[in-house]
Amino acid sequence: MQSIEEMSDELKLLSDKTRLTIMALLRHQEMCVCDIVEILETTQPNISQHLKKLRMGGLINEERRSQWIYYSLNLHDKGYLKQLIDQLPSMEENINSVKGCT
Amino acid sequence: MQSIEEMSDELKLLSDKTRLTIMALLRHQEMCVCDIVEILETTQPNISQHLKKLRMGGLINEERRSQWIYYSLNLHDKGYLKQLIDQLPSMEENINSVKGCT
DNA sequence: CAATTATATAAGTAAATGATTATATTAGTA
DNA sequence: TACTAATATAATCATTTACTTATATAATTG
Repeated sequence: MQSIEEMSDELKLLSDKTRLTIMALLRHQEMCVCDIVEILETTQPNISQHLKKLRMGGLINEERRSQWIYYSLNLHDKGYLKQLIDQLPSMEENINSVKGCT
Repeated sequence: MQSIEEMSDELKLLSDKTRLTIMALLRHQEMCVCDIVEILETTQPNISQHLKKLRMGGLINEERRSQWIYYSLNLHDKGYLKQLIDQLPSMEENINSVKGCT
């Protein structure tokens, strides 16, 4: 059982629209930074900083593959967060309307 | 299905430790402002303002009974939020260690 | 090795947020 | 009607937050 403080810290990570959208995107597939930047139509440093927070909070994993860094969800052992993320709306349309960054 | 923006707004309400604790308290029973003030050991205006946000966000109900105003959870038709609140730690000990405000 | 691409980090700024203190409102009571 | 108790609202302040612009790092390619 987690403490209220731990839970509110995790919820704070999800309470930002950009970060919550990133989580919704990663629900479909892993993505590199430039993918997310393109889909969310914002700047690269903005996304990088949000990804850092999500990673520090243990909500996502990062994995470098040559010049790209791929991010993916990390919600094992996170019961209530997984339930929550599972109920985010589909981002399929947003993902498909974009060509990919390379 | 709710939009990501609606969901992040609701999560923002829960991402503050004080407000999340209030929700955890109300999970056990309805309470008036002075109860919550006493349990959380903070000031009355602080709690009043947090309660206002939760009420504006539709997460709690208020009901006046003579000079007291009682607050209670309002999570019907809020699937994922209900699941979340249900998993908050018990506040029984905190509630019992306090005498009541009148 | 120079140029390019992908990403991270740092610094600055404006806006949002939570808490406090002071004051107003509302209901009960002497 | 005056006084008190419960609550709300307003004003202020310090902190945090998200975003931007500029710069640094790392890998790839010519």
